[in-house]
Amino acid sequence: MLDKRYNPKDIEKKWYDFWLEKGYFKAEAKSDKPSYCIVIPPPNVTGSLHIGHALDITLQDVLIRWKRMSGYNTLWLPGTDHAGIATQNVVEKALQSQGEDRHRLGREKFIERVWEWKKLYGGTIINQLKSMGASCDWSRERFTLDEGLSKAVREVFVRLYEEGLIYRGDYIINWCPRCHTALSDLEVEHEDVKGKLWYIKYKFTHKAGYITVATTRPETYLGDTAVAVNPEDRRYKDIIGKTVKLPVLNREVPVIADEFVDSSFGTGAVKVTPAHDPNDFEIARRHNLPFIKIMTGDGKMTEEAGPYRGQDRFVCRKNVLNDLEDLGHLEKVTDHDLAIGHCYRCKTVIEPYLSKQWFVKIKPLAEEAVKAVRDGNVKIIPTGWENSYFDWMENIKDWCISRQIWWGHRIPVWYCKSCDEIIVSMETPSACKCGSSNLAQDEDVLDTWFSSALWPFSTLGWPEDTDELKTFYPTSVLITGFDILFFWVARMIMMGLKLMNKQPFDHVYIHALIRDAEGMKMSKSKGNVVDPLKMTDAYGTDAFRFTLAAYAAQGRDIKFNEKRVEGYGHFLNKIWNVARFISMNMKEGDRVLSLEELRSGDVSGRLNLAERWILSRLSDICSDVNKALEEYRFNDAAGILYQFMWHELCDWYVEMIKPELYGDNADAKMVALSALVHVFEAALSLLHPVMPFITEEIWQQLPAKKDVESLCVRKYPDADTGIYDKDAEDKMSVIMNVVEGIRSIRGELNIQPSLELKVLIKTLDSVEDVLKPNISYVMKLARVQEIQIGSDIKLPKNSATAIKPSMEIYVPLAGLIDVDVEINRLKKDFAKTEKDLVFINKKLMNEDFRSKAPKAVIDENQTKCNEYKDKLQGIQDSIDKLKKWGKE
RNA sequence: GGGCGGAUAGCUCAGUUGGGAGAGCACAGCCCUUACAAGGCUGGGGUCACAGGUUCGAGCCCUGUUCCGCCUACCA
Repeated sequence: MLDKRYNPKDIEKKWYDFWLEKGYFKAEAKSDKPSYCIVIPPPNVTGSLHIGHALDITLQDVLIRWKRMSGYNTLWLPGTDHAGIATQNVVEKALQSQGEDRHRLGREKFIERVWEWKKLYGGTIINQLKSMGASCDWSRERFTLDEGLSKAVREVFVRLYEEGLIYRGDYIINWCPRCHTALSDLEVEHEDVKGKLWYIKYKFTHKAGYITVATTRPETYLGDTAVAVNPEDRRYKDIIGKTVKLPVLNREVPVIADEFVDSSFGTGAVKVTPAHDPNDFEIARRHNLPFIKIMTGDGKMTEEAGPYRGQDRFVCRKNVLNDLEDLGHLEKVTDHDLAIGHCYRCKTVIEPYLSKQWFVKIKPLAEEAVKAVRDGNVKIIPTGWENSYFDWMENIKDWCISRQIWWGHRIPVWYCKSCDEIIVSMETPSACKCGSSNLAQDEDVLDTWFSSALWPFSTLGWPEDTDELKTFYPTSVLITGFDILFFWVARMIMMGLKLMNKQPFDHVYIHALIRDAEGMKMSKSKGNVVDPLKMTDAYGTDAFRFTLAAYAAQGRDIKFNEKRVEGYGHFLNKIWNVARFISMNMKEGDRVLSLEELRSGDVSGRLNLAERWILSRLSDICSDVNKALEEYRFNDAAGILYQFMWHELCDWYVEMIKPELYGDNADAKMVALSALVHVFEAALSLLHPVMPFITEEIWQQLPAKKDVESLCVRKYPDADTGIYDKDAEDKMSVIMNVVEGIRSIRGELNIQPSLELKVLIKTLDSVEDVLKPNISYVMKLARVQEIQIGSDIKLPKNSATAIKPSMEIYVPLAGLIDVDVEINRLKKDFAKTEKDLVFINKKLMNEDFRSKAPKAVIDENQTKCNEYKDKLQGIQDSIDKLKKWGKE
């Protein structure tokens, strides 16, 4: 017997260990079964589970468990990402608190320290995934710095280099002065700020007067090597080719003409700082201007900055402005909105910085990746994201992949110190072709996302030709948030196509971002983060998972509200209790008929309407749930199951069969119980992918015979699990109408629930034929003591009336209620129905409607119209009679 | 600057090809009916942001407006 209450804590670990022990999560490298594979978006190895992971994990686990139960050879491949900058930052901070410093430690020692850190904390997030119930194949867990994956990285680098798709050069890149590394364009977060535009006067050298330039970064004027104007700009025609003098430094720079300059902005004259601005860099290349670096990698001013050398860039700005002001070189200052780039890891203001870096020539890769989506080889769901994808891909710029940090895949390039030869190689070379062995490896490591881009095939063993690759590549679907669509998804598609000649996955399901209940982005600094572990602690993992699935409607952010988890906790309790109910009414060893027996000739005739109906409904929802999952409508799947389990199975079916269960007709009891067990087991199976723990616990405890060892590997129900039976559903809706009609009278007229009523139903013979054999349901569910049915029933004196399609239900209430109350109730219903009738009549009278609308729609409206008319007539009769009796 | 999404019951949201709007929670009334008060039954509650248009018919399609949110971008 189950405990009175469901206690998640006790059972979750038990079952997870059981599943692991049985090896259910293990994929077969070769199999006759169709394969289904998801690679996990690898969380940062130093991270801990946040609610976004929880959603991601839940959806993936739902799909994997569903497919596993549906007979697929499923592989959910887990792992973690070394997260170069983030991890290095974390370890550096830890070192700092111990009074250490990575530079003092040296590269090798430092990396050892990071590995130690990884050993200590790398398991945290993996254990948290397990606590969420994730059915990953842990025997295949990968880490981006594993030997195999590192080999893949080198292989890709060498291949792309040899094809000319990877190159090295001096360009302006995004530099984080805090992390001391280059970043790709994507790793810069732009924030809109209200800034200033400073107007600086540069004096002419050939005559009196000056030209004014406008800038948002006045300190960079120290590195100016020109002033540019648009060649068409009449104002400046005469001074093109002349020179101006930079204030303080007194350096002379030329005025040049370049199309890039927009005459309508600012003064139409632009200061050109080639080493500190990407546009200026391009201008400088066109005009052969010198590049003057005025800043170091720390964001401090260099020798070139003259009197400002050694100053921090922001201090320098202040000083420069003061000096310009004092010298009369500051013409004016205006407000100006601009977007300032920040490092996505440490939020430091990014500096455009000239340096030698490695790049991936990305256009050729992007073109193929665009094609794959356009041709439908990769399907992005919801499709709305395709636009963003195309937009980004079509305007893509070369990808800076070198990082000046230590934690990551070291770039497989060696420089010969004797002859300047560059050696790019899989293996560490021992000597240059010039004979020298004086080689030095490139100091930099690769962008973390370079290795993540290979994840779908590097984890399956590439570049080796493995069975896993043959079986599982391309993978089935990738589940992730839109925030890494470009960072990761797009790059995986490019790399997959390039190196595997096939897309890495058939589908990409992009899920929403989770916000707090007010719609604000969750962040540690705002203090509004919801800790998933607190949710699972308070309500159980299953309630939390169900909530996330129920929230996961496509194309909308999730405003997470804990109340909803609480609500679904109630749902678990409901399921728990119906399980208890079954246990109470069933003994171990009681005979339970299988579906085959239930539908076989000698039993099916003994099925009551209740059984036929619930089996039919099961059939309906089985196909609905499978379809919803097929289309990634997780919220619909959850909603359908919630509705079915609670409101159809518990509220109706269980209540309908209580007389059989409590009665002494053993055969009837067996039939009812068999259907109940069958439907309940099917419902548990359907729910299992969403709430694996409670369903397993309940199912294991059911006194019914088990067909398999675990729900985990039980066949996922399909439409065949039930018996579709339209006749039963139609008949049941008649019964429900009667019951609801009577309950409605009880409820609205405040009749004691304990009072057993007498009821009369005036109806057609055909409906009578439905009601008569099933009248016991009505009597039980509506608490009716005596019932009369017929086409010639008359409204008894002082009765309440409920009108339903083809039925008038009378409940004599002499002495129980105030006649006026009932009249008012009827009048309300009358008014409502009348409104409906007027509307529908107007429609039906419309010639255009009659001639242009489809026949089915017209018929439907006509039927409704007749129903309304009948109903009004019935209500009016009742009102008239009540009034008449009132006067007597 | 460009692009995308959202606005539906008090709250959070569903609403598949256009055929008079649904759920959960919250609220109100009645019930401790032997699975469940974390429950049962009943009920109230909506000009589907605004203005036009297409259509016999619009929450849904088209145009415009307002207000939110997001992505993206080298106007110094």
